[in-house]
Amino acid sequence: MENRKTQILDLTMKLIREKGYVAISYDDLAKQLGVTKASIHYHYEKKEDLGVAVAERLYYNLQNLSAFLRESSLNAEEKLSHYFKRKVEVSGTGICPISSLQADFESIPETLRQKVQEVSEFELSILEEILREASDSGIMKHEDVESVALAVLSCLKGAMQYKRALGKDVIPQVMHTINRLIRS
Amino acid sequence: MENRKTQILDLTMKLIREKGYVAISYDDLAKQLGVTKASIHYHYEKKEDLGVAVAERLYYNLQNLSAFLRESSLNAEEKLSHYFKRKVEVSGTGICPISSLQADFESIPETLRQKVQEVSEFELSILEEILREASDSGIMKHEDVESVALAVLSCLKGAMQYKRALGKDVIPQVMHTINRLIRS
DNA sequence: GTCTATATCAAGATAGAC
DNA sequence: GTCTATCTTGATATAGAC
Repeated sequence: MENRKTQILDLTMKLIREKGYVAISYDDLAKQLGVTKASIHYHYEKKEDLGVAVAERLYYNLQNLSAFLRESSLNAEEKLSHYFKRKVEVSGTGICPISSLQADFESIPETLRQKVQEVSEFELSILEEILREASDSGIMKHEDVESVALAVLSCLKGAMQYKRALGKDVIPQVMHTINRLIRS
Repeated sequence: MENRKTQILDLTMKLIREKGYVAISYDDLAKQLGVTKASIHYHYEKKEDLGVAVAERLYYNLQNLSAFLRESSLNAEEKLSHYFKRKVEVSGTGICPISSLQADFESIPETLRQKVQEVSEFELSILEEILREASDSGIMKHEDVESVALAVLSCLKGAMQYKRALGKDVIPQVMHTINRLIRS
């Protein structure tokens, strides 16, 4: 069943956002899906394979986002708000899946580390492209697009971790500050 | 030996910054310290106790920072740069210990979660106090001290995660952007 | 493709000798 | 306060039946 494989990946994505790669076990997955561990090993022989599949799915999702933005007729302002909306939605009740993997960076297999780096860079580059457009159209005053992209994404991801630890939805406040930053 | 207990805590602090709470094992600690697991269990019966001790140490360090700043004759500008310098130094080659625990939030024991929340709030409150002073002395234009503190710390912590995942020291860039944010 | 069963290993934890 | 030894549990992983 190709669907089961997708189901496993979906659940893993969710658990990455909630608990992190290291804390996930095949037993977790099996119980929550109502199958056996062996069945999951059939689809993803090693945990590392599952981790890599997660990273590849994240990359794929970013490709879709990138293509959507490029083909859209949205202006820079609208692209920015679409981008941020997506980032917040994707994390759901947990944290950003990419920063979850970043936080576990020293504890994940080397192949996965590579993928996490690539995904991190790609996500940044998409924001940089929007910011460049925003800069051209005068929405953004500052010229150092790379630094602003880095600061903005760091900020948003950090805020998601705070949201959970403080038990308080700090995202609106922080998004407001981010918007000020971009426009200053 | 009271010293051994401190040694264990020191090493755990380091490993929290590098690998995270979940990924740390008593075997890790024992091997790196050249003692047995049983010996570590003597000082910290359960892993949870060790985690709580880490959080309490973090809280204690923040109390020292807070007291130092309050008793110092530094101006707001100097306090800010002292505060940031400390945050960056403390993380060493890893990430911020507080955000490491935040990232593992769903996987840590309830008692530790409580402590992590308290430490997170305390760290924020120290920055808020400095920002209030900066606001009073006209260094900082914006009035929403709470939101700026949240955004700034989120940003700095997020950046440390990026630093490791990108294999690139993005801290100077991000600090520059943070400074712009505060002064805008 | 999923199951039962099992191997293997590491983890957290405890008992009791020194 | 540290050790050896052991327990228990949970984790990753594999073999082979259905």
